[in-house]
Amino acid sequence: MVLQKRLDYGFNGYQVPYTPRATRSARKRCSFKKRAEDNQMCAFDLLATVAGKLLLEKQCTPSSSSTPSDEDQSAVAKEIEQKAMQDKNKQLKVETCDQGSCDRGFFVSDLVSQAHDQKCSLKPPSCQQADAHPGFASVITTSDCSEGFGDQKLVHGKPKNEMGTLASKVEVGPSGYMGYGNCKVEAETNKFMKDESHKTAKVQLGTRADGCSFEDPLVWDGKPPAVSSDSSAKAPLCGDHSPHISFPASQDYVNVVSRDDDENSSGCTHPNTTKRSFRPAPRIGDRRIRKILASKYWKVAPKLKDATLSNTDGDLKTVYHNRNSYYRSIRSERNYPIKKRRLFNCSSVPNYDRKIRSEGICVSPERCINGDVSALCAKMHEVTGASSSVAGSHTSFQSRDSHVKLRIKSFRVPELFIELPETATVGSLKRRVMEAVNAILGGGLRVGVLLQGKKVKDDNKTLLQTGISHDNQKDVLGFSLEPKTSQTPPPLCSGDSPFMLPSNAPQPLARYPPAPGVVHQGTCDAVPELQMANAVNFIESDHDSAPSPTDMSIDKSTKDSKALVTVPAMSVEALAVVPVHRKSKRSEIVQRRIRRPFSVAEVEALVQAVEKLGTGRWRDVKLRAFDNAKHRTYDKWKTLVHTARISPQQRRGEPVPQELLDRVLTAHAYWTQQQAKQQFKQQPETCLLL
DNA sequence: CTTAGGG
DNA sequence: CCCTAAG
Repeated sequence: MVLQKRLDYGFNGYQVPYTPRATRSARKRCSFKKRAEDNQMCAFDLLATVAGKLLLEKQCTPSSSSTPSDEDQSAVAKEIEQKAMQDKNKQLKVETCDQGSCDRGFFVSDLVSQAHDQKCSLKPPSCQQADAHPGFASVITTSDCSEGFGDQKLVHGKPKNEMGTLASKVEVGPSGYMGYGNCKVEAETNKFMKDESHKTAKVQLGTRADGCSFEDPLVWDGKPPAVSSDSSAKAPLCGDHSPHISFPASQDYVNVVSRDDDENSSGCTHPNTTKRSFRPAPRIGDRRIRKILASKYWKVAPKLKDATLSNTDGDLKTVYHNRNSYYRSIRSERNYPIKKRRLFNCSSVPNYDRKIRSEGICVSPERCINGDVSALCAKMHEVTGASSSVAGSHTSFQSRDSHVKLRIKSFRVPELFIELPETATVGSLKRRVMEAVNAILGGGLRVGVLLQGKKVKDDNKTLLQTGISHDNQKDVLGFSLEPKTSQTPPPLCSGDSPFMLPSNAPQPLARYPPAPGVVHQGTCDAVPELQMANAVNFIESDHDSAPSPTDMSIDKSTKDSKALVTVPAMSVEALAVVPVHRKSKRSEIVQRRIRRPFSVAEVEALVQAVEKLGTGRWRDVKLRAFDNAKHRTYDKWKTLVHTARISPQQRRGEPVPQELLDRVLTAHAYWTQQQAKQQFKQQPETCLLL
């Protein structure tokens, strides 16, 4: 399995390898967008980068990197420098932080370099004003909040510089939003910081706190005081509100990221955390932030510019105002989405990830564009793969405006059948399970997207085109883990994944449901139940559609495969299908029929039945092959015959093993011949009779 | 209602 | 998968 370190963002709950895409707005605004893309930074990285840049730029960059070409910039740089001078300590800290905290120390340097580059590439300051960004915040904060800083200093007991650093960090991270918040909230914020820089982070971030220790206060979101208080109070609870995005300074970033990873790996999420995280996000996320997130951070550079520019003058005021307005707007926005968010939150996605994800993806729904959506799709796929190790999955789907929010709570581990002698040791059992799991995961998994039970096979379709962009999809969207390899152990079923049903196991072998716990750990409060329910529902819904596993098991081959460690069997296909909500049932009813693709196992059964019974007795064939499946018709046979006749390249959908197709042709030819013979016989008879 | 065939 | 026709 490959866990990606940066999960960055995810959709609701996944770790997704970041694929940089810029929102339209981003593109428009930023000329360097391309650059950003090239860099392909993850959201976190971007954020961090931005923050780093801001900091760096303020202090260092100006002189070193400033792109001389623009006078304005140089002027800005001067200002920045001045500021930097004022906050020498800040600079120091920043650097220190970077180094100390982390892995990403290099990151900083990268950022810097990037920043420089960006600067170079940056357009004249004027362009970015509107968007002005994080840099602004920092700037603003600095100037406006000088007092506040002082307080902070006192509080912390650390030198001003440090405080300043923090502040700056905060500001930066939030994309400036923080700065705003700081100004207002300074006192409160300071308190938090004083008491526990880390804790503060918690309070603000909430989410973070749970999963991880925040080493750096940086993360703090620039909440307005009121908010902060709320968050603190609510912190423990799941935050249903807006995501809190904290932009950490680079360090925080790192931490966060790692956490995500951890969480992901563990598969657990702390609801509380998540919620919190959400809240903050909005605040923090100014438009700018959102943009950043949405754009995936490319815009950072512009921000820097903006920041610089803003710094220059009275711009600060303007900026400040803008922020306020931003803030308000944000707030209002928040309210609107709360429901959705709640849903979102409810989902079991790992909190931490959520934050980030939410940030990355959702933060700026507005900004998200179709393009992003498609990106999301891609991400989703990727994500699934990443999280495949975990078992059952649940997805909550949300869409707002043009974005699609997805959260996969977890993937369910496919059932594993393991047989061990009673005398086997627990250790051997563990190893066995491990082997089985590794076999499944190691084989390579691919993610299947199910919409209303239908597999979405065209990867090139956009979410919008697929119909995933609507809220109503929420209940119908599912993900499945499937073996990449077309290896199809004969009978075990797939797509419909009858395996999921516990009741199905007719097999004598002892079953060791692989760490069932894995699946749900992360869920939020209610979530776990939901998941379970979902799973159940899913199964149920599937049940009618899916061939009864029992039948499947009847097959010799099936048994055999199961007899083994059965890993392969498991891998056969959809390890786990995702969830259909209860509503899905309704929707099913409402929506007519849902497509129920034949699994390889079903095909196998069908072929076997036809081989034995022939093509003229569909009823018997169906009963034999699909047992309870009312919906299964001989249509599949027609399709199979057709499929077998066409070239593999022309085939679509779930790949059917060539071996089966060969059998299909053989059986079809045979029975066709038989029918012909019968007719031939009959005719003569009739003739004779006549 | 079951088969078949076409769309 | 839907619709329809033939048995």
